[in-house]
Amino acid sequence: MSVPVPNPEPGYLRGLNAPQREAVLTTEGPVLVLAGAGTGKTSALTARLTHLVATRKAWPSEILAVTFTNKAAREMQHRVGRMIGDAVEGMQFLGTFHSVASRMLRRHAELVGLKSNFTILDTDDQLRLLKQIIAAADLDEKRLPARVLGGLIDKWKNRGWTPEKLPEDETFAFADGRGRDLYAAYQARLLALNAADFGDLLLHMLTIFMKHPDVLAQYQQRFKYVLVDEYQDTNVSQYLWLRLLAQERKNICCVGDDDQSIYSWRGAEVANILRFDQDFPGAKVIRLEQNYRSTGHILGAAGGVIAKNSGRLGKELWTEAEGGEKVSVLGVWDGPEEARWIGDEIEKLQRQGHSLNDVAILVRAQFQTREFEDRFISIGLPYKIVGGFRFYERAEIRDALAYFRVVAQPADDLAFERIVNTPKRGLGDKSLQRLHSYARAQNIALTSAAAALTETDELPAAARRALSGVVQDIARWRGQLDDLPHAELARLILEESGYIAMWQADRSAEAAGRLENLQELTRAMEEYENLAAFLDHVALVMENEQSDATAKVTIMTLHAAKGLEFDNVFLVGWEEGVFPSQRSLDEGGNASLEEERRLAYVGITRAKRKAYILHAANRRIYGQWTSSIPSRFVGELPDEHIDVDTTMSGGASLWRAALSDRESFFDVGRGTGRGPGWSRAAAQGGIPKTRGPLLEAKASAVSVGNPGRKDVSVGLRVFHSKFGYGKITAIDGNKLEIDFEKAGQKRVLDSFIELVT
DNA sequence: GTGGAGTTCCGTCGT
DNA sequence: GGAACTCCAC
Repeated sequence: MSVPVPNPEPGYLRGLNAPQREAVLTTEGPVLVLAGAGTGKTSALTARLTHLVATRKAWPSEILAVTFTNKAAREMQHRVGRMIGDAVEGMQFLGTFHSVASRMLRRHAELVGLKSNFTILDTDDQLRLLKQIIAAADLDEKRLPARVLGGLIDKWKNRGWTPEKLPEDETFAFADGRGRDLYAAYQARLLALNAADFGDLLLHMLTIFMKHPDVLAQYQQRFKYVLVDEYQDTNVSQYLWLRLLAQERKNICCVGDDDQSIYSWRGAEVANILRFDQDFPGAKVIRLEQNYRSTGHILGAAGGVIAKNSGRLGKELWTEAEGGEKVSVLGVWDGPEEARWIGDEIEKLQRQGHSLNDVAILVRAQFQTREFEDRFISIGLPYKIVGGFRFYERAEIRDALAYFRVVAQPADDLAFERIVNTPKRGLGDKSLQRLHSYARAQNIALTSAAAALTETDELPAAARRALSGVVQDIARWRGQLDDLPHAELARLILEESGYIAMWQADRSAEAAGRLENLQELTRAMEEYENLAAFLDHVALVMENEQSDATAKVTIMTLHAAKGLEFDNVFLVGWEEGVFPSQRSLDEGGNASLEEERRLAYVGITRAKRKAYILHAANRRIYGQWTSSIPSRFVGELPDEHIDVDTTMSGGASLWRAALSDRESFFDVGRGTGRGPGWSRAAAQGGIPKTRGPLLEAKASAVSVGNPGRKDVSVGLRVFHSKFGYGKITAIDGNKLEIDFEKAGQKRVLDSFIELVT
């Protein structure tokens, strides 16, 4: 059915709808693209980049394109690469805010007193440094914790405030007005260490742009086009940075969705997107509203919830897709039942041919994941938990990196401190204190101080010998920097330092995994040009890409789910106090409630085919059984898009009773978050205090018809990837009763354990 | 200096 | 309920 076109349009426009095309073709002047969830934002963005290059409006190197996450940057790079081929390599300024800013800062580092090989510190380093600063200022670290100061400094940097620019009242936010001094002291220490934290990457560039107009002009000239993804997540300093860079040519295109702004607690300013047309007069606003992801019922449910928010720029998602299932809303008795029901439902989906990869469980807070983890382990349902521990935050990785940093960057005191007594060498606080005061007195780096100190007899003989060993090791490794390939040197360091041996000697559950991680680390290093390049990568690209062929259910927070999509999505814990989070409401009142509501909107719109929303009547929070009432967001779901049900006897009517109960409860006065709703409903309608027999029967379904493996017997020692080492105490079909050394008694499926010989 | 016992506090998380 | 941190005895 192809109609001949006189001027065949370029491939990158194919398949785009009218507003998407407009977003691609409106290259000149400021443009704000309001892209609702699932409206083909990334397609439009990549087409726009392709268009700019393909029509020779700019060379790849003349485009600034920033995202927040490495993942988004990588995807954009990948998709543009498919369109324009190798030319994408020329897009040196396509990346995250931080990677682009750090690339710039390395060029101009000396303008703010850094050297171009500065170290990028992460939160952990930052915290340890702050602890030292607080101690040095003779303040009580108990009453004035480093993390509080760290949080403040982050906030200040996010707002573009250097110590000099810090408003007077802000300095009183910490230690009776010493906030500014401590902030300044911290900045001075960073310079002395030739280090920058994440906030500095942008803030230093802002300082440079303002103090050195020639540098700014150079970049303004260079960047013919500026493109920003997830604009609703930008903070003030990112906003200022962008505005300075785009001021000259004004060809700035910001893409975002005010309804998906869920990071205000991290410094994001929705105001940035709301006042875009004031910042850039004459800005063209383009709305992407046609959704290609979800069914009408899912969009209807999400739209009904978000409509309750005020101050929106306004968008209405629609879809051409017809039919689909309504959103299931289900009330259950308690947390364990929620997990049990979902496990059963997922197995049902699996039997219908859905891959586990197409299933996600979205929680409000990390603690909610445990219930599912426990359940899925016991029924043998493969799952992965996204978030939580990241690869580069693991202790063993950080230790290893500290070793490498000490070798590569002589002034890196923080790294030195981390490894000087890891593995244990008998160098305790006292020796370290001597070392510190010596370094401070001489005004030299710790490694140099350590070398000098071992020449004196200030330290006890044992400590002196230990320290001297470390110093010699480091000196030797530094000497090998240019002779050995860096990955090989890394392995040598881990071996000679005794670090590998330390974990080999460790019999805990994690030790084997840690050793694997270390291997993975040194293997990954091979892909980088040199040690410095690798360390830079690690500092900026904190991520854990585990590619595993087995299909798994994804369990993650609503925040982590933004930008992703799944066929089947379970939204769990929709109870007052959990979601919306009580803590959030207490802190931020109505603004926070609206942010929680946006989170609900983000959650529902992740689903392509089917969304489930669950709420439990009882939940154990911090070891305390709490009865809870359904989230107000449940009541905001439009009736015509949902199916309501409950697993408790009495059916949906009982659930409705509880919901209307909720309303009266809130009229009386809200705030405790643990209302009498369900217990009152129980009193009225008689919710069974025990779980229904139906569900109990299902729980043991796994062992039916499965004889279990033959190689296990009572008394055998086994290893489990989560619980560690243990001994089998009983066998029940394919289920084993195991007494774990650390985790205690557990019932697990035999396929999850390995025999230890 | 290290390990065991007592205590505290618990959110969402990218770079 | 439990990780993570602190304090004290060896």
